[in-house]
Amino acid sequence: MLPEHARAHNRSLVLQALFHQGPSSRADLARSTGLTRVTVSDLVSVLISEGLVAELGVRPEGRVGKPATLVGMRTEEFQVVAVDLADDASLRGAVMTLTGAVVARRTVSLDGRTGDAAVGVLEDLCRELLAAADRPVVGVGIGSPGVIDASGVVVQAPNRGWYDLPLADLLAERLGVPVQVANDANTHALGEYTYGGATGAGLMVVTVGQGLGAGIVLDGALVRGRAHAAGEIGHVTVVDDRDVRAGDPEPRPCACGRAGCLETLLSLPALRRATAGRTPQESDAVLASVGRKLGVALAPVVSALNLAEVLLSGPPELLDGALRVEALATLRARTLPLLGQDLVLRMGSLDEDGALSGAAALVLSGQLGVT
Amino acid sequence: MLPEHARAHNRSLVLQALFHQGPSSRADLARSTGLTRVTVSDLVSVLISEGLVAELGVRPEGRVGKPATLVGMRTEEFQVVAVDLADDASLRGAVMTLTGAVVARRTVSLDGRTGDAAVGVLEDLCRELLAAADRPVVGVGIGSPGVIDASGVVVQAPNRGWYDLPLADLLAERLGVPVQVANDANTHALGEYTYGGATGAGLMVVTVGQGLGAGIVLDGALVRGRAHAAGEIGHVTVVDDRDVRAGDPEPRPCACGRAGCLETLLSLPALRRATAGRTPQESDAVLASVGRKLGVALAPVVSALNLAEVLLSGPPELLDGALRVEALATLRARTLPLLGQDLVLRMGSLDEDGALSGAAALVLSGQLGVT
DNA sequence: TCGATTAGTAAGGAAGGTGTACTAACAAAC
DNA sequence: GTTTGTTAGTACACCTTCCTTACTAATCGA
Repeated sequence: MLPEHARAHNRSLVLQALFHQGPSSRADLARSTGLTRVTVSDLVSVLISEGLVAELGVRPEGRVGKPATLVGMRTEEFQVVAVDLADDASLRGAVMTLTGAVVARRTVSLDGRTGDAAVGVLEDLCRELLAAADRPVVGVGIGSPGVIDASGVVVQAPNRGWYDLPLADLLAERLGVPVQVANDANTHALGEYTYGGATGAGLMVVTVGQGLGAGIVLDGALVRGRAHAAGEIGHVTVVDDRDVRAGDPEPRPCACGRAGCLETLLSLPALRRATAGRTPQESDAVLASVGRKLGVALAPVVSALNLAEVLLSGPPELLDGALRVEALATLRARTLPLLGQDLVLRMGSLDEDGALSGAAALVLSGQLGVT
Repeated sequence: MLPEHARAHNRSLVLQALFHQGPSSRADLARSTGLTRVTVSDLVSVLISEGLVAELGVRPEGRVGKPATLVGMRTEEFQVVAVDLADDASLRGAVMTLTGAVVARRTVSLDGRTGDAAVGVLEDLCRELLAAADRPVVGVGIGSPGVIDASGVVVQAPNRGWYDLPLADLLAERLGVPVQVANDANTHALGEYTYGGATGAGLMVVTVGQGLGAGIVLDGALVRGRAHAAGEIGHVTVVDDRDVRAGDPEPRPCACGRAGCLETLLSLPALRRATAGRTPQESDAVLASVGRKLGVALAPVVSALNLAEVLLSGPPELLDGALRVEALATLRARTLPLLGQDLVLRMGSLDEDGALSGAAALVLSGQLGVT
């Protein structure tokens, strides 16, 4: 650990405080970071010279003493490019401000391209978005399905035909801009933490889309796992022979080659198939049974990690009803009351752009140290 | 972050390298820590002046260049006091060297005392052990059941009658020695990581004793959880009405007030009761069924965290047979092959003194930054 | 014997943060 | 109106920490 690392850390501390608390005086920042006013002044002057921070004038409230000069992060004067690769058919991208507001959108079709051709499509989309930005771009953030390591190498993403592809380095070189890549469900969790106001003390975000994924944030940091595959809960078995004997329908075969995986019940295709043509009552019963399976599967995770919040991300009409209620009831019933009673199970705060916000959060985290 | 924090970090880096790699030259340390030889020399000279490190003479092997002077951590010249409070009837303590070798033991009976009286018994035991040490004592480490926060406050330990008790600070003041306190299952995990050679990239240690506990180490650090209750997997429900319909015996009532908790099947009393008077074949069948329940409960945790190792701690005659085999088979069958195939499920490397080693590891971690 | 290589140290410098002391600006009390 | 107390921000000297560079020491191999 070098002095410059400490410096970078303190710089992030200041930026983080400004990002989450909004405009503050240097003295406020000194109090909330634990640094001295002198050090904060120095850091702020550097940040101002870089354009990341600006003085906003004197604080209006009349308190005793010299009135404070507010400084704020210029979140609207910089932009990030965010790309969501979750969909198999098309790439969705956006230019966003640092607060996550969408400035411009682009969507391109993959037309079945994979491997290098898919990288080419992605690169073109990024170029188009970089050109669409009307402010300096801090970096490019990409949320992709698959297993991705901490340095942005796609270890495997079968649907894109990518294996051991150093996507972040490759795009950074071609685009001339910093690029961050991470698993889409993981970035989603980071997004809920950074933009959605979720706790960093024990957060799990369950993303229901074409498949089922999850991301976990503990102590403010993403959990990556031994093989960078943390969060892959879609293929936990939740229906087996014993469940059938107890009255469950036969387990459905799964794309992974097994049967009875959670993803065969809890994914958009599965939920739509299960509720299609049903009355609301019938649908609720089906959704409740899925919620129960989710609760059973999550109970050990909530217990082992003593999670504070579990968020669901996906269409509210499917998730935010009987499914969520039953999942929470099941979780409460199957965990130690101390653990379950204060647990929050709610819908994510980010809308359908959650994946993009997550990718943007990835850039904030990687380039500015702000989470 | 102050320069002195960076300094402390680098100091721990050097100690950690010496602890795990054994005697090394200053140049070796520079290479493995990433610091320069100059800085390492400086840090080593401080450590030598404190007596923690000593020069051991010239490295025997003849390589080109000036022969290296080996320096090593004086692990036998310092001791720690470790106490295990897992047992309801008595307190077990030991004086250990920094490598975890037991120098002296003491056990005292609680005789049913709780609350302040139990603290008194613990304090007396610590004094006795401190007196029994024949080398400078680095600190006192205590593994206790219950919920304990990061600063050593026992939030609740019902069996001892402790609630919001700042045990670490209290004993540190009375004994005049640094004191570290943590949950017994968590310290156990730390012990397996520090002394048992387990990975720090995703480790869970399941401790089977009077009850059932677990500790999780991710990225080299203990997971604490929102309410400091991480690892409390004993009261996850694993037998419910549906399981009964599928052929399971009726769920047993649990001390927590519910029924069908994992702890009602997987704990020493439960396992002894279930195997008492059975033939080996019958016992194995029972143990296998418990192993299956454990595997079902752990599958979501292994998947969500992408764990590398799960260790079992407890009597091998009960755990290291059908139970372990069936648990591993169940885990493999119920998780994504990518996650399950490389998963290791084995017995912990530490023997019956595992809890004490864990408490010692707590001191090493807290006082010297070595894990 | 001489060059190459490695270990370790000394000296100077750069970076980063603090402590102290100062000015500026305001509110409340007298 | 003046004084007193409080808060904000900055200037400057100092301390800590690490690095770079340059040096000595010790060994091997040609």
